[in-house]
Amino acid sequence: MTAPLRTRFAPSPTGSLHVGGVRTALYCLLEAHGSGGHFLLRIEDTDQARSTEEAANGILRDMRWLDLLWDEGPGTPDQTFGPFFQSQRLDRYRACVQQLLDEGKAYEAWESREELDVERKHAEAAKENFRYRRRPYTADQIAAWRDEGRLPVVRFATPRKPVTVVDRILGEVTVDEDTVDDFVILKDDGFPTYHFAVVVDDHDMQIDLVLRGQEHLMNTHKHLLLYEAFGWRAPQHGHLPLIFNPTGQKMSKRDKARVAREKAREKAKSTGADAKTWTWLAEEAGIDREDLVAFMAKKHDGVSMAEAVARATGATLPLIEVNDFRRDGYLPEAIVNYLCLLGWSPGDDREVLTRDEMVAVFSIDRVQKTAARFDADKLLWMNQEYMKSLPEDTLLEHLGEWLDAVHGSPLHALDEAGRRAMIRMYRPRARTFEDLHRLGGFLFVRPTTWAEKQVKKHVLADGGVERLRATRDTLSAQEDFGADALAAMFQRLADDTGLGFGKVAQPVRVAVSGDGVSPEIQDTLAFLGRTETLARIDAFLVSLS
RNA sequence: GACCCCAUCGUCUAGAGGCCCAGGACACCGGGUUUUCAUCCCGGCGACGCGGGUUCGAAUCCCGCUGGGGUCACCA
Repeated sequence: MTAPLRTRFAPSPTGSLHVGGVRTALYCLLEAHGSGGHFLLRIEDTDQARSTEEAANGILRDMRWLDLLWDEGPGTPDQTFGPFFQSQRLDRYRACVQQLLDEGKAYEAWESREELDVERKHAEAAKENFRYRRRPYTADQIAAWRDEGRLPVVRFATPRKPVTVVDRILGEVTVDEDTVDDFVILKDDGFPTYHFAVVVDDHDMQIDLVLRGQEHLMNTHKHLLLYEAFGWRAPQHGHLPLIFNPTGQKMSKRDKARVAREKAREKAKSTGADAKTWTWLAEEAGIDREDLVAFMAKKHDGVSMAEAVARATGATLPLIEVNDFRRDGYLPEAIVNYLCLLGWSPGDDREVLTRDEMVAVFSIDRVQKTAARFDADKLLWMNQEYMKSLPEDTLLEHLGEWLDAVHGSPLHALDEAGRRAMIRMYRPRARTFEDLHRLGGFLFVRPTTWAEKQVKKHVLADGGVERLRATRDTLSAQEDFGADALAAMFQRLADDTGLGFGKVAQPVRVAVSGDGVSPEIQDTLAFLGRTETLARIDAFLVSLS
């Protein structure tokens, strides 16, 4: 066994937690706990414009829902290395910036964002790479900028030399001396950039291993140079393979926008509706037309816009954020298990793993280098596995969480006994909680029509009507309407008539369900109760005459 | 475009030179059990991107090609 490792998950609260983040957090937790170390959670809210408290709270809530609990971070008893919000650590960053400034390892730069944008455009037009390097300013220039109220940023005086990242997953990745430019470490609002804060915090919080997505690979060279400038020992790094969407790009919230737009175009084409002003869609979706036009022109990828468009067009948006999964009736255990296997495997044929097993067997050394596509079908299967195997109490709890996240389910009206009955009936046939009301909806609405094919096959053929009448009478005389008693009753009828169980049960099933599909007949009738059961059978018999 | 990463069934993966004319899982197809549906059981389809090396022997090592992806912000 190795020494206890301290790892950390450091999301930025600019949006909600998504699958990539969940897997990163999981691997961090597993790696730390597997070594007997701590898993920390730090909120990287250095982007004042985009960070929100709600997003931060949402991330904490999602992490807890997934049972990805941190040993140190917001709300933990151990606050030794806190605070864990970067916005509360500004003094420390500024002191560190000052140190680099004093040592000549950083300097003030005065170009505005706009000026730099123009330079980048020019560089691009000239097919050149844009790398910011230190520029000479005259005292007059600086004075002029000061007078116009301009604020400088602080840039790192990047040493010109090749840098090698020794990655636990990818091996050595070297970049030449021209690759890393003089990046900004302190913004003009006095906040550090990500690159700076992450290095200071990982050092201060004594992080041993930094795991993050492969999209960060090129950032790590910057960070290594900073560690060196401070004379700090750098943590180990591991860059996790990306999670791809079904079309093979990095999965992101933009995928929702993409799918929504495609569906809108498709609908416009098939109905011959206008695909320029989008007036019809704006009306149908109840959204601002100009904003919609901007969205359709890919001017922005707003998630709420994508969702509105999806509602109006009937598009099915991909599952990306934790909340999507919760809303669609997935179990946190299944999500975690599925994600655990996306980019890693235990090396044997196991697929369903408990958390303890994951902690025991997980190792960064077995993490894949290759990006993995997110396979919603396999997740569905995994979820079904947990539907079947989780303790009833756990499912009851998750069912409650799901009901808190959705509207308009008939299950809301159910008391605990009713919910437990639903779980028992549907856990072998439901893949998600949504299936509970999709498959079990008939339990809450008395049928008014009956599927012709089923009626013909099971009722009108060979004396089914008579059998149903007889069963109805037996049912009405049945004292005990519990599932066990009902099962015995049906068995008796089947034995007495010499017919199979199905011959007796199926006409009843058609009568009470309308389409001939239900959980086991005794459970179904027990759930409906005597009164409702008889009323449904009677209504059906009336419909036949 | 520059820099960087990657490459086994449709998808997730096992495979660290001979155990592999490649194993498992999801999906798909077929069959069986059953009280409908689902579960469950059995079977089938299906991959080492291409070209060079190295080696007695390569999915495994090396090189090239091709393909895919990521990054190029005062966002993280």
